[in-house]
Amino acid sequence: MADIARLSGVSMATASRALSGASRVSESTRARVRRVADELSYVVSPEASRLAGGRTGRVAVVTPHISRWFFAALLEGLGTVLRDADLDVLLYHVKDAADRHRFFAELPAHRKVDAVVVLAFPVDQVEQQRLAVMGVDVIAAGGQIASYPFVCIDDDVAGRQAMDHLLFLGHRRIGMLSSYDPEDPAIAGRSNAYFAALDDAGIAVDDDLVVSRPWGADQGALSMAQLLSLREPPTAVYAHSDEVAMGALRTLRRAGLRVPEDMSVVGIDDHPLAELNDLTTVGQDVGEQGAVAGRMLVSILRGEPVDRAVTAPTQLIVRGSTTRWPASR
Amino acid sequence: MADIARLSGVSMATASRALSGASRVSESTRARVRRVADELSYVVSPEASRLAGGRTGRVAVVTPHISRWFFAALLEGLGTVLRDADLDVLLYHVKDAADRHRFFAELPAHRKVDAVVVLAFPVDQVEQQRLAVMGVDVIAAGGQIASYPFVCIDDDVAGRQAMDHLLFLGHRRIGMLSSYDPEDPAIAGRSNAYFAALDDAGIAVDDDLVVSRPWGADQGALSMAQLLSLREPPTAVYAHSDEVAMGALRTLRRAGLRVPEDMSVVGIDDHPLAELNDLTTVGQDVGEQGAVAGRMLVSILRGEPVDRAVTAPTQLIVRGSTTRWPASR
DNA sequence: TACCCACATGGAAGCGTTTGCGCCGCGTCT
DNA sequence: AGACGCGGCGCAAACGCTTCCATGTGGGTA
Repeated sequence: MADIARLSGVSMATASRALSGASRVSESTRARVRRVADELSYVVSPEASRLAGGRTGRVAVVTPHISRWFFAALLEGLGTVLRDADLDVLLYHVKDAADRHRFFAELPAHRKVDAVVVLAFPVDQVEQQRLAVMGVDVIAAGGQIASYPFVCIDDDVAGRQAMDHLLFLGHRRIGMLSSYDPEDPAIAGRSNAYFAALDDAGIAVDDDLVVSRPWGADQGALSMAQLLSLREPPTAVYAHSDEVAMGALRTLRRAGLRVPEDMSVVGIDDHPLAELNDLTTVGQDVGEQGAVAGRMLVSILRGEPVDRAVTAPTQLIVRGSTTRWPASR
Repeated sequence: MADIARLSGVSMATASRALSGASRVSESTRARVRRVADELSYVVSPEASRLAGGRTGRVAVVTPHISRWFFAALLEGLGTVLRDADLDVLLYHVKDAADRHRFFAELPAHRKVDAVVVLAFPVDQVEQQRLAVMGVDVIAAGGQIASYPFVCIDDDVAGRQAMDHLLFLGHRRIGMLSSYDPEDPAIAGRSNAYFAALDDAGIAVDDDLVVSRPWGADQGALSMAQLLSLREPPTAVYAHSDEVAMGALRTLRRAGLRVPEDMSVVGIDDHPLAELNDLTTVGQDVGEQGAVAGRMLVSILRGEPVDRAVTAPTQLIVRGSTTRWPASR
C-alpha cells in the first residue's frame, strides 16, 4: 500500500481512506488512487485490514448436511446475498455428533467471522453459551431457535396444509411417514400438524398408522412397506418430506398399487424431483429463505434493527399423487 | 496474548511458540501455557498470526452449482478432509456467466486463501492467468483442467460402460440424451463414448437419436419426448446423467411405456435417488473424489509432490431399468 | 576442571492496515 | 477585512502476532 500511496502522490492514510470507502477524501484523489491500485492489481490485505480494527468480512455458515437438497438450496440463497454484500462464506460442515461436539468445543470459527448462520438445526443451551463466547451475531435459517433471529416456514401450518388436503379429499385413514433426525428441528411441527388435523376432524389416532424412521428416501420406502403390512393399510399417507414420499412411491409402485387411485401420497418441500414423480406436496421457497436470512444478517451487521422471526410462506401444490377417497371413477 | 504470557510467566515469544506448535519449547512450558490459554479460552488471532507471516489457513472452493447433488457431494468430501487438516473453506458460488466474469475480474479470494479448488468446470486461458496473479496453488476436482492437478472420472470410460452394457444386451437403436452446460466440461467425454461405442459395434449414427438439451431432469423429460415423437424411436436410451435419465423415466411412464420391457434406460453418476427409480447407471464415488482432492491439496500445501492427475473409478450398477432386446419373455 | 554446544527463553523488529488527532488553506459570516 | 468553520490530508500510534538474534544455563568432552 505504501507503493500505491507513493505512486499516486498521497500519504498512506489518504490511500487507505480512498480505497476503503466513504471517508473524507476528495473525489478526484479517490479516483486517482483507485486507478493506480487497479493498474497494479493491488488489493488490501484483509488480515492487516482486520487487524487494524474492523470486521473480518466473513460469515460462518454451519450446516449438518451439504448434499441434501434442502440445505444446499438454503446455502445457495444465502451465499448469493452475502456475496453481493461483499461477505465471504466460511463453511462448517457439522455432520454428526462428534463433529458437533468438536465444533462447539473448539469453536474453529472463533475470531474468524463477524457472524454465524445456523442452518436448520437446533442449538441447545450449552451450545448457545459456547457460541456466545465468540461474541458475534447468530441467526438461524430453515429452522427456528428462539434465542436468535430466524427465518423458516411454519411446520405446523405446512403440515396442516398437507393433512387438510387429504382430509378434504375424503380420506379418513391416513398414515404418517415421520422422520427423526437428531439434527433436524422441523419434525415436531410436522408431527403435531398430523395429530391436530386428525383431532379437528374428529378422527381417532391409530398408532399403527404412524411410522417413524430416520430421514431418507430409502427409509421412506421401508416405512411405506410397514404400512402395507397392516391388516388395514391407510388410504393416504402424509410424509414429512418429499424424499421420504418418493421412497414411499417406490414401494407402492413395486407393490403394484396405483397412485393415487389406491393410495394418495403427499409430501412437504417441493423438492426439484417431486415434480418428476408427480408428487403432491406443500411447497416452500428454500432459496428465498436463505436469501432472506442473508439480508437479515447484512442488516444486523450494519446495526440496523431486524425482525426476530420471519416466517416463509408455504403452499399446497396439487399434482397427481392425491385424489378423492373413495376414488371416483 | 500478552496476558496469557504474563500469567504463565513467560515471554510473548515463548507463549507464541508454545501455542503454535513444534518450535523449540520445553514440554513443561508448553503444557503450562496451553493450560492457561485454555482456561481463558484464548485463541490466537488468525489475522495477526497471518499478518506476521504465514499461511491464511483458508482454501477457496469455487463451484458453479451448490444444490446440484454432484457438486454438493464433491464439496462434502472435500470439506471433511480440509477440516481435518485445519483448513477453512471459503465458498465461492459462480452461478452464471456474470458471476464468473466478476469472479475472475475481481478475484475476491485474492490474498484471502492459500489455494483454490475448482469444482468441475473448465477454466480458460485468460482465466488461468487471472488465477495466476493470486499466486496460489490451484487444483481441480470432478473435472479436468490440464494446467492443474485434478481428480475426476474418465468420462469416456464411464460412457463406454453404459453404452457397452446396452449393446451387450442386444440394443442396436440407442438414443442419447445429451446435456450441455457452459460450465460443465464432462459432457464431451460422455458424448464421445456414445459415438465410439456405436462405431466399434459397427452401427451407423442416426442423428435423430441424439438429442441435446441443457442439463436437468425436466430437460431430460423433454428430450425423451422428442425421441418418442420419432417414426421409429430407439429401444434404449443412454443419458448423460441420472437426473436426466429420471426425467426420461417420467416421460416414459406417462406415455404408458414399460421400463425396461419397452425401453431400457441407463444413466451416469449413481445419484441417491437413482436407486429409488431402479435406474441402471454407471456409479462413481463423488464424495471420495472430493476427499482425494482434499488430500492432494493438503500435500501440495505441505510442499510434497503429488500426482498431477488421478482418475476415479466408475462401475456399472445394474438395476431394473435395462434389459435384453428384444425383451425375453 | 575448563570450554564448547545445544537448547530453552527473552527482546524487539516488523507484518500492512486503520484511524484519532492536528494542520493547512479556502470560503463565509459579520 | 479578520476570524471562524470545515473539508482534505498527513503523521504516527496502535492492532496481535511471528521470528530473527542474542542471552543464559546445564551437560558433555577433552
